[in-house]
Amino acid sequence: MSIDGQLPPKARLLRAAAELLANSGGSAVSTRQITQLAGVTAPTLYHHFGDKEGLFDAVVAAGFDDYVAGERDFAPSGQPLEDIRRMWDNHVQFGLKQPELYLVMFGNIRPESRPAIVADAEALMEEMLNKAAVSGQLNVPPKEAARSILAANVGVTLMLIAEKAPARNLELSAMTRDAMIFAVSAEQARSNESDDTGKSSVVVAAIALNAALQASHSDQLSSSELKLFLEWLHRISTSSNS
Amino acid sequence: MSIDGQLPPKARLLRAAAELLANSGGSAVSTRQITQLAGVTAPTLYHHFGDKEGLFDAVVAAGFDDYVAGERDFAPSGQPLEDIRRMWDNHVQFGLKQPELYLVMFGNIRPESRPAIVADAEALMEEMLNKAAVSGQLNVPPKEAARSILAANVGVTLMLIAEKAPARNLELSAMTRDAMIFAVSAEQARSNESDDTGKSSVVVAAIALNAALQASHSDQLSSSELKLFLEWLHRISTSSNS
DNA sequence: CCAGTTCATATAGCGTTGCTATAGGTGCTA
DNA sequence: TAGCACCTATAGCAACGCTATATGAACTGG
Repeated sequence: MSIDGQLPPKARLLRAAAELLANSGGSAVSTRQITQLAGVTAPTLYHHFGDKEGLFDAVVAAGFDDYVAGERDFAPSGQPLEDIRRMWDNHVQFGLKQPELYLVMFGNIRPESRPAIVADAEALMEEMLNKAAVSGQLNVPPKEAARSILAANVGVTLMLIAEKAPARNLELSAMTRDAMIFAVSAEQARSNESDDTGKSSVVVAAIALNAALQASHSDQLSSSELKLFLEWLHRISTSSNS
Repeated sequence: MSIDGQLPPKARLLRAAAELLANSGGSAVSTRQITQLAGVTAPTLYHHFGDKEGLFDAVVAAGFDDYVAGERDFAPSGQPLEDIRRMWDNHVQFGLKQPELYLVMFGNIRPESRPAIVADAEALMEEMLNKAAVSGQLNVPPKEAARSILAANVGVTLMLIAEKAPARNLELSAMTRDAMIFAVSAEQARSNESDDTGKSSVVVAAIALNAALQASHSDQLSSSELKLFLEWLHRISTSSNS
């Protein structure tokens, strides 16, 4: 059995690796399996991809395109926080639909080495959170919010993948998701406003202004002024609130 | 160099494996390295531990004792939710102090196979949450709460481990922790009365920030900084630019 | 139309991995 | 002292990631 379309060997290697990975059930996939299924010998693999990790990176890159497509393909609802919610669900669905690929993407953790894909996913979420920040719905700087939400999102997805399929309880995901979104949303700040000096609304406004200024370069301030202004904004918006 | 105490070979293997693992920096540790450092040959390892995974399980079991000790050793504060908070922090600290061991314990995820240690950690947290539930401080069944919190806890810890040590920001942990604990606590004073216009622009945000800053003086900026800051805010907020 | 160059694939094999079939030594009990 | 578990060592297998080297194919300049 081999993948003998008229595709070039490089594409056959990619396809073979993806297929074997998807059916590996979590156990390792050897280069010999891949090259045999692709109908190719070892040096071809290393010629095109450098090493095994390079090949898997390429598979992951293709998988990430699917991931991004899923994260973007729904129409923005006009309610950024609702979009974040769907982003979370889409992330979990992606992980459960292709667990092995997901594990290569997000489960292959090593100390002090951050996979590029995590940064990409984080940027994607930060981008979405920026919209929420601009409309004053965020309690926390988008960057920190994105990191925090993504960390919880990955944690939940990994936990679900580790469970046996019939026992996977998506309530775990929904509950954690809502907890995280509520925590970064400005709703919470409002509910706490009674016993507060009102500083939290300062923070929310500062975060919104910060996001908006960076999105559309204002010509009201010179570049040097803007730089200093943004630095102060950052100090305000990262100050503790609550 | 070898571990040549008068310890029996089994203990020497355990010690050698733990030491090599701790210094591996995330890369794989071979049985040959371990047996050589222990001053023993291969069959000895397999006689005592069955296979490599068995040896690592034994190392993990020892590490888990440390983990449990850390999770239990603080006196119960009488405020169960506060204890959960410290449990979370202790979990993160454990992960950051021994990243490689932590990765073997919690980062070695495979589809449909739940490591026993995760169940143990979950039981530990559920036990603590039970106390909160008894005193009516819980919004959610302890079991679900434990799963959810642990998932987020692991997610955050993995994310922090993946970062370069100097860049690790524990705010990420604190924020996620509080979000999760608040979400399962009964103290939620929900106010779903947010009817935001969602139309905030730079100008609107600047006006809001301006007003808020004057109402309650922020201590993030010096008075001279604040004066200039407010002047710039005025320039922005009086512009007709969106 | 051919020589030269570059790209792509194959043959064969190196060093390392986890693991084991087999045998030998050691100490206890009968 | 004989027998018997228990423990450890010698030697080596199959599979792994990877590569030095060689061969073929396709394009390019003269």
